[in-house]
Amino acid sequence: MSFSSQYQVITSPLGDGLHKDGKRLTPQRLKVLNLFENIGAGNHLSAEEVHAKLIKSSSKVSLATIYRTLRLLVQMGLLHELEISEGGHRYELLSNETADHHHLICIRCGRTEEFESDEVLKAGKVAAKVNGFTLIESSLNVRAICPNCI
Amino acid sequence: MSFSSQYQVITSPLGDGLHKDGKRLTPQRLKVLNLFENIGAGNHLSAEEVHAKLIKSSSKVSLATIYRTLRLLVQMGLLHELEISEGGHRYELLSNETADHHHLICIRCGRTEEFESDEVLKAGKVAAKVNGFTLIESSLNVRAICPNCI
DNA sequence: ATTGTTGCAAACATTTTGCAGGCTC
DNA sequence: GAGCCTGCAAAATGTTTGCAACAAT
Repeated sequence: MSFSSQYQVITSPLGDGLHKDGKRLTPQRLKVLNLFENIGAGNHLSAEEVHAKLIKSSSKVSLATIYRTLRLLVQMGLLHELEISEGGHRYELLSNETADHHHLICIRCGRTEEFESDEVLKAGKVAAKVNGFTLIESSLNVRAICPNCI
Repeated sequence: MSFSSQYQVITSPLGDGLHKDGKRLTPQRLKVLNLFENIGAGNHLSAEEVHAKLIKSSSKVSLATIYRTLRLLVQMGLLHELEISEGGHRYELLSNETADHHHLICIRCGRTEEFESDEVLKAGKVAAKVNGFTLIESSLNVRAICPNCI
């Protein structure tokens, strides 16, 4: 019986962040975060995929809890949500004017500001060319917190 | 009775694009596209909002048709969909490494390539600062057509 | 002991689809 | 006239919520 296994450290970035807010560190929350840490940064999963992977590793976490946990982890700044708008998709006219117009989005209240940037347009062109893609349009989404929500 | 009103031009970018594919120019498709042209480039609407606006202007178009039309117009390259993934949101770990990683997305097959860019990161920082936002992360989505789908 | 969290199932929201009738070419 | 398109309603998919039991602090 090893000493270190009995007296392991019980603090963690997740635990600290939660406790600060009166929230609790649960096995489910740890499992979800661990999953993302194991697949590595840069890989993205949907709620359904998180659920499936946890089931496969014989960790039963309900889908509802996964939705709640993902939202929490995003609010804590540990995960990043790859979407712009809250409810459903949004569409806009594609024109020369919009070909380089970008969004600054508040992750708390959803407030959105738009801006332009030639550098970004150029970066998109280069990326498309390098990969053999035919460029249509590029849009930068900057995730931030607006003055009102700090 | 004026001459020009009787003999007006019946071609349009929409009509031409459709006919090339054996598809048809219908009042519904025109109404949806006109709506986006009227609100101007840069404004974005959800399917539901398109529906509501058309109803309000006493043009009855069913919601199902709007969904079908939006998909069509995106495939034709006339509209732009402000989302990355098809079904639902996706999440990924937020780390220093991912703070500047971008997506090159094929609008036909969904294939996604990732890349990095310092210029983009810089542009995001500037935009956040100018608007008084606190930057969290920026991600560029480049919409394009991959070699396999041309 | 207190209070936040989970799981379940039902509710809700969004998007897709089968089919009969209607319209464009 | 042939075949694409629409509207309707139902189904499929994705997400949220109320509530009782449970668990972290």
